[in-house]
Amino acid sequence: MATIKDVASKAGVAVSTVSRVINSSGYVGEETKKRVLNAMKELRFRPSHIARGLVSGKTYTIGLIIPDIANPFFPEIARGVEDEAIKNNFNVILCNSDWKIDREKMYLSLLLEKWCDGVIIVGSRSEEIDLLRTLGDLPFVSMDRDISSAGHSVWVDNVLGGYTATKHLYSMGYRHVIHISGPLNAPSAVARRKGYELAVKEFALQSPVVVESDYRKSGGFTAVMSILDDSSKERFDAVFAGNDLMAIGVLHAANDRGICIGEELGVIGYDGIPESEDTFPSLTTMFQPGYEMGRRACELLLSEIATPSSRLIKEVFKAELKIRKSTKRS
Amino acid sequence: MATIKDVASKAGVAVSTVSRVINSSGYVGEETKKRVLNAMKELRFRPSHIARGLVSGKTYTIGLIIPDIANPFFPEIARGVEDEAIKNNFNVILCNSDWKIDREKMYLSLLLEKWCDGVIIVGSRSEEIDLLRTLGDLPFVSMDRDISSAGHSVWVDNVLGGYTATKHLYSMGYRHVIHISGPLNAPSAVARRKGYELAVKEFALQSPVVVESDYRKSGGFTAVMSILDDSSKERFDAVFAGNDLMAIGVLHAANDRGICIGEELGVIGYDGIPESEDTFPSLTTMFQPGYEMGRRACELLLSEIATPSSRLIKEVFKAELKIRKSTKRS
DNA sequence: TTGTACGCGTTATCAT
DNA sequence: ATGATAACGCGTACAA
Repeated sequence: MATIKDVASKAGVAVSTVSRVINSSGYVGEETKKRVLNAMKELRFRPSHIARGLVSGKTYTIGLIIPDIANPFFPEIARGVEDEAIKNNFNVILCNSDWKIDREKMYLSLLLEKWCDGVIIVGSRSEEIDLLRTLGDLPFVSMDRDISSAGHSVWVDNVLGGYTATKHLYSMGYRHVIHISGPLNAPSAVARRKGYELAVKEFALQSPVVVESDYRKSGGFTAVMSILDDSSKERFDAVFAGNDLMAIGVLHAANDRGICIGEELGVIGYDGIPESEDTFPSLTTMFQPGYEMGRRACELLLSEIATPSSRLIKEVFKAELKIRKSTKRS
Repeated sequence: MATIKDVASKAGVAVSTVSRVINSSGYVGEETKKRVLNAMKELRFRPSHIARGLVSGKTYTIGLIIPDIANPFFPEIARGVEDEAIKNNFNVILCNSDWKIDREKMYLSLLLEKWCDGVIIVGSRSEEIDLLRTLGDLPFVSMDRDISSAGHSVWVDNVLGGYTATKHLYSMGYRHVIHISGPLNAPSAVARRKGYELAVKEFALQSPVVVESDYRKSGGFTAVMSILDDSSKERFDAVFAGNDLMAIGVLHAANDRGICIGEELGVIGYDGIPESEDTFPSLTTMFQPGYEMGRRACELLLSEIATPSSRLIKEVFKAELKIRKSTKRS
């Protein structure tokens, strides 16, 4: 790789002159400029961001720590983040934490050592205090988590979402709504459950029935199956699943048992992953605008990087009810 | 951020001693070592990968250029790449090219300037010669593309896959198989079509019928609809879609028209995205082991980075036929 | 066993 | 308008 020095000697000027040409800072004579530009072309010169970074302390790189890019809700977020980043000449380092606290920490260390300019953390389950300790004063934005005492945050109102989902089921005529929740160490799962409970108290005489699961298809499947098989459990005619993946598991279970979804059993999910349109029957869900959330989170992060501010922004999105066939009685 | 200098003065030693402790290279007295370690803790010292990189020329970062992380086949690959990378202390920079040649080029430039140690390029549509020109001697692995005169490559045998898919349809009793292909500037689409044509020639009297589309749900949908509406077109009783997304579009179209999939119309897709299990009816497809392919591509890249070799490895995976309900007559 | 000094590629400050 | 040089944080010969 050709360096600025090579360019300088080839053009017969000093490195500082070349630097001025590259950054178009300071005075450079027309003639000299041409010579330098030519030398750059011929040597296929590329300025080193590494050396630049060492001087400036900026790397134009941010970290994105998400639980699992292979989990269908996250690619949308990642895409939103990356689009906004590249628009501003930033790159994104992808980190999959698997919801593991120590993996999060490990990635944070690496990102810190690589002097990345900021981090977006999605769905962290770490203690906030621990996060802040290792982050130091690195700009960051947290997503999918309702609280944050430092750094901006972007989330959807999951209590409202859970409430809306449950309310929708009652409004469609279902009377015994159970909830299959995500793992209750996930803030989002806790919030959605809370929304569910609120709605149950408001609209029904039943008491809340919550089964904790794992946000996965298989989890939704077995959760429903076990309730179906346990005759001691109450009857139910609708389920609010904590996310779409589990809802799809529920769909499978019901199909296997010959239960007619919609008619006999109402099912609503959460997330609005693309797949929810293509299930049988199509899945009613609470759509989260993942792309836009990711984009916005990145926007906030970049503005924080550009000009640190003391004001904390908490951006709250609303999940949007998408009514489809899994909650319709024909 | 504390530097190696700060640690040195705090511990009352020279920077080189600290450096030796960090890298456990060279001799360091037990007592000194302890003092240095303590100083590091107290100062929360983190070695700068940037400075290291400038010296060593290595950044422990690779680039992953894929068309679109939000497209359901790619997250699996990305996850495989990232898992293998982090296992070796490498980070992955995520780049979405949208199949655009100039975006690929732009990302390559950035990655080059950031001195990343290597690149994995998935589904590139650039001219090979152009790629090689801008890549220079940067180690790289190309995926999902059948040829490569420099750098390793990982792909699935799409001709075989297309052949197998088509053959399966005939073996299930369908007689008029049409093909909805991906965009024919995509090498994968061309190869799959070729496999289709081979099978048609071998197993049927009909001539091949190919409709070019765009690898998207809506593309599959409209492609089928237009054929259905065009009475001049031949009749068909099965379709091999170039990927699962388009196959899902076909499913929707057939459902809309009241065509019984499986019975009246056989449908097979390609990719084996998670969603293909949950459609109605479940989608027969050619499964590509995305995770494993990504993992392997990264493995190849890292070994190339560690010890450059002249030997070019071409790793060919096979797509696996997953028989489900969309190709079954009951 | 430990310290000194140079170099990595670049920017920025100061002279010229 | 241009050139010389220190500095960024670290690794590494080489000297002590």
